Amino acid sequence: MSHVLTREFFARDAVTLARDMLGKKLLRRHQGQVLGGIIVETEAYLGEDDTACHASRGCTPRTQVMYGSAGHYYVYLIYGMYHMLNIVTGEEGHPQAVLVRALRPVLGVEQMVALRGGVAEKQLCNGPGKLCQALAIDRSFNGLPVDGADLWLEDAPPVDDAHVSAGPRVGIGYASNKDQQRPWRFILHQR
DNA sequence: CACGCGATTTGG
DNA sequence: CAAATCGCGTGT
Repeated sequence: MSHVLTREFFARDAVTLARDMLGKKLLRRHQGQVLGGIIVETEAYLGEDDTACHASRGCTPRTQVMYGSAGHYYVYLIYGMYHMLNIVTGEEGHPQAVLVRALRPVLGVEQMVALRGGVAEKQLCNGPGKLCQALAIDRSFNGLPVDGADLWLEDAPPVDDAHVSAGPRVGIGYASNKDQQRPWRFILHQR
């Protein structure tokens, strides 16, 4: 029987957490149904010194949530049409977050397919914008705690290193060369 | 207050 | 390879 991950779980370094979140379940209650799946891809964004992190420009209305306490969602809109789901990590005042980039669909697949406009299951949650669409996640979740009633995470056994790979983060061409190369993207292969 | 662009996805 | 589409950060 898996239990709900509490806010304290996220009060750690974002890189460690991005690795440890692989294999955990992200679940969403939507219109009386539970949707969600297993987290298979994440990225860590680590504070004001990380030029890829939104907080590298300081505390602004958008990044304010990241400066708060761990275990809260940071959700923002990008390209005018896609939402990105992050979880604030680390100590209060140290802006960090883990971006959830992909899920293996497990629960409420039929409903998620409908929310995604009928795409194939393989394309259902294999991207940060896609999974938000599949789980009906928008900015209304920004700032809410991770142990909420409508969107939460559940624990699962740690995944083995043999099934995990790390590499550079995607879509951050505006960051410094050094930060672009940091291996802070984590992928869980197979089961 | 105007301007430029992005932690993406999709279709051509 | 380029469009879609808008909130936010930056500079005037």
